[in-house]
Amino acid sequence: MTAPRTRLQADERRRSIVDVAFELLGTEGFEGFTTREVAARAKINSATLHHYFPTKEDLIAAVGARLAEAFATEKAPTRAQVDVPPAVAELRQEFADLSFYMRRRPLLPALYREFASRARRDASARDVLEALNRGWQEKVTGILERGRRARVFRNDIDPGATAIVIVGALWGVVSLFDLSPAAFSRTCEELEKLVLR
Amino acid sequence: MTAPRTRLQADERRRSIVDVAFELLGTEGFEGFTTREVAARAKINSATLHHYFPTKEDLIAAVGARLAEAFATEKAPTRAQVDVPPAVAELRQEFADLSFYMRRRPLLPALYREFASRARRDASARDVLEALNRGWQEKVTGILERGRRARVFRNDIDPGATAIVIVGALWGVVSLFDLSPAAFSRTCEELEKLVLR
Amino acid sequence: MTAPRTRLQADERRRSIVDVAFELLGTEGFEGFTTREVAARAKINSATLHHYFPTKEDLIAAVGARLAEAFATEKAPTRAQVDVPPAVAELRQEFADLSFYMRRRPLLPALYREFASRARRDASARDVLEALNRGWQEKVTGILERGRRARVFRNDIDPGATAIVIVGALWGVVSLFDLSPAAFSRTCEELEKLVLR
Amino acid sequence: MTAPRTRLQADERRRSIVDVAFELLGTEGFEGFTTREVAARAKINSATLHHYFPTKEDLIAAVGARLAEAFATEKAPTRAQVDVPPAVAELRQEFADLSFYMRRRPLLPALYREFASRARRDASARDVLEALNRGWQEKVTGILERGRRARVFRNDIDPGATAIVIVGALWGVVSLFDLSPAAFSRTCEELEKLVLR
DNA sequence: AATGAATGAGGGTTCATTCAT
DNA sequence: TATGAATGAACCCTCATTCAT
Repeated sequence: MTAPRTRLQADERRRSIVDVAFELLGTEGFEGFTTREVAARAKINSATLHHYFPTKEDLIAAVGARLAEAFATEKAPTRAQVDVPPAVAELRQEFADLSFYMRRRPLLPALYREFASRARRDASARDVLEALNRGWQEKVTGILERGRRARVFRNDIDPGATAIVIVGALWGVVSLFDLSPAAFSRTCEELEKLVLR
Repeated sequence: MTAPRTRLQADERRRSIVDVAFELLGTEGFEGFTTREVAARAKINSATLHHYFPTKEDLIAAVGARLAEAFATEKAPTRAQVDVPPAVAELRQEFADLSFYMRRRPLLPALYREFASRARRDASARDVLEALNRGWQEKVTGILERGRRARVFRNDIDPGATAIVIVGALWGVVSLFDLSPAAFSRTCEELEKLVLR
Repeated sequence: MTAPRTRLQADERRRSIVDVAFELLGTEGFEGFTTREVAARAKINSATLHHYFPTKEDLIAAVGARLAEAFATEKAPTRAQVDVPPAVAELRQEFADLSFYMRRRPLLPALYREFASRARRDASARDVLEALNRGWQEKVTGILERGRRARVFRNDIDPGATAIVIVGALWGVVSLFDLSPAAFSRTCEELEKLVLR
Repeated sequence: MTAPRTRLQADERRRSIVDVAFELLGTEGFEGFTTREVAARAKINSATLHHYFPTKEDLIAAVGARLAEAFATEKAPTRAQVDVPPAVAELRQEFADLSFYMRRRPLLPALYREFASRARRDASARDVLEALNRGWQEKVTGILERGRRARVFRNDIDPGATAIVIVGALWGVVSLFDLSPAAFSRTCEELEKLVLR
C-alpha cells in the first residue's frame, strides 16, 4: 500500500508473531494457546496482534502454513551413502528426517499432532493436515515406485498402500512411543524389510 | 426448582456424568471440554457435577479410566476364520478391532488422540496413555512370538520391534488418514506381508 | 422432646460444633468462616450442622454467646497481693486478665475484634459486643468507685469516663500493638497513674 | 453495548475505582467486598476492573494506600487555641482529629478496623496497619516529649509508653464505644490529666 | 501502524441451604 | 438423628475481540 519498506517491516512483524505462535502452540497445544500469551511473548500489545491477525483462526492458519513450510525445508543433513541404490538412500533419508524431527525439532511433530487432533473439528486445520499427509504419502509412493522399477524393491508391493503403511508407521511411532534413537533405528530396519527384495 | 431434582444412586450418576464427559471430550477435544457443558448435557447443576468430581482433573481422569476400559472390552465381533493359523487369526482380529473402532466407535480413537496430545504436558494423561500403549504393544508382541514359534511367521523378525511397527502403523493410519474400509484392508494386507513367511 | 439422654447428647453435639466454630472464626475471621469447613472439622456432614444450626447466623450467634461465656469464666490466676488496697488489686487483676488473654487465649481478643468489626452491619453481633462492652465498663466503673470511696484513688476522677479510658486503652493496646509482656506492664503502670492519688 | 463505553484517563479511572472500593470495603468489610460489586458501583465491566487491578489483592492494596493517604491529609479544621501551650494544642488537635473521623469520616475508622482484623492473616494488610500505627504512635510520642521539655507535661511520664496508652485509648474508644461528642470530650479530658502537671 | 481502554461471554469453583431418605 | 444428593447464586478471573486515538 504505502512504501515497500513499510510493507517489508509489516512482513517481518507478521513473521515474528508467527514464530512466537508456532512455539507456543507446539509447547502448550490448543488448550493453552491464547492470543494474549502470544502477544505478551512477542512483546506487542494484544490489539496489535489483532491488527495483523484479525482473528485467532487467522493466526492458527498462519502457523499451519509455517508448519508445512518447516516440513518442506527442514531436513536431516544428507549423508553420502556409498554402495546403496538411490531408492534405498531416499527411503533412509525419509527415516533420518523423522529421527531428526524427533530429536532436534520436537516442535514439528508436536504441531503435527495438534493439527491432527483439531482436523476433525476445524476445516482449515483439516486442509493443513491433508496437504501435509498427501505430500508425504506421494513422496514415499514415488520412492517406492522408482525402487520397484529399478528392481531394488520387491515387485509385489502396492506402492500406494505400502506408502500408507510406511508413513503411518513412522507417524504412529513418533506419535505414540518415546523411542530411543537406537530403538527407532531398529524400527526403521523392520520397515525396510517390508520393501526390500 | 427449574429441573425437578432427580435423585439417583451415586454410582449411576457418576457413570452418566462420565458418559457425557466421554462423548464431549471425544467430539470437542480438550479445547471445548468445559465442566459447565458436561453438566448441561448431563442435565444437572454445575455444582452437582463438582459434588461428584471436585475438580476438572478428576473428571478427566475418570474419562481416561473409562477409555482404558472401553479399549479392553469393546472388540470387533469375532468371525470364525477357517483354515487360518491361530496367530494369523489373532493378528487379523487386531486389524478388525481397529477397523471396528474407526467405523463404529470413532470416539475411541479420538479420545486416544486427545490424551496423546495432552500427555506431553499432563502426567496423569501420560499415565493413561502409557498404560494403553504398553498393553497394546505387549499384546501384539505376544501374537508375533506365538506365530514365530508356530513357524507361521518369519523367523527373522524381532517381535518387539515389529510390534512397534505394527501398532505404530495401525495408529498412524487411523490417526492421519481417513481411509475407506477397502483401503484400510489393503493396508493391513501389506502389514501382514511383513511377518508372514 | 424424647428421652433426656438424647437431649443431652444433642447438647454435647451442639457444644462440640460451637467449639470448632469458635476456633475457626477466631483464626480465619468472618472472611474464611464457612459452614462447610466447620462441618468438616467437626467431622459431621454439612447437612447435620444445619440440623443443629439452621442458618449460618445462628451458628455465629452461638459463637458470640460462647465468647461472652469465655470472657466471664476465663481469668488470669489470682495472685495474692500483699499490702495492696483491694481496689488496686482488682484493677491489677483486670490488667492481668488482659495479659492472660493476649498470651494464653489469643482467640478471645481475635473474636472480640471480629465481632467489633461486624457489629456495624449485623444487629446480633452488635448485641453480643454491647453486652461485653457494657459488662466490662461497668465492672471497671465499680472498681473505680470503690477505690475512690476508699480514698485510694484520686477524688477528682469521673468513674464512668475514666472507665471508658481504661477499657478503651486496654482494648486499643491489645487490638493495635503486638506488645511484649514487659511493654504491656509498662503501659498498665501508666494507666494506674491516671487514678492513683 | 449496554453501557456506553466511557473512555477515561487511566489515572482518573483508577482513582474512581479505588474510591468505590474504599467506600465498599469500609461499609461492607472484607466479607461483603467483591470485585463484581466494586465494578457494578463504578459502572464498569468486571473485566475492566481486572484491567486496572489484575487481582483482588491488588485492589485491596490500593485501598490500603489510599487509607494511609486519607489519615495523613484529612484532619479536623484547626481552631486557634488561645492561652494554651503548643504541646497541649497539638494533643487536643489529635483528639479533635479522632472526633472528626468518628463523626465526619466514619469510613476511616471502619477501614482501620478491617485492616486490623485482616492483618493477622495477610502480610500486606499487616504492612498497611503497621505503618499507620507507627506513624500515629511516633507523632504522639513527639508531642509528649516536646510538652515535657517545655515543662507543660509531667516530668515522670515515659513518652513512649504514654503514647501507647493515649493512642490505644483513642483507638479503643473509637473502636468499641459509640460515644456522643460530649462523652468523647469527657474521655479526652481524662486522658489529658494523665500528662498535665 | 500501534496501543490502551473496554467489554460480553464464559470458565472452574465455592457456598449456604434444601430435601428425601 | 443424620446424611448424601442436589442446587441457585455468586465469586474471582480469563479470553478474544472491538474501538477511539
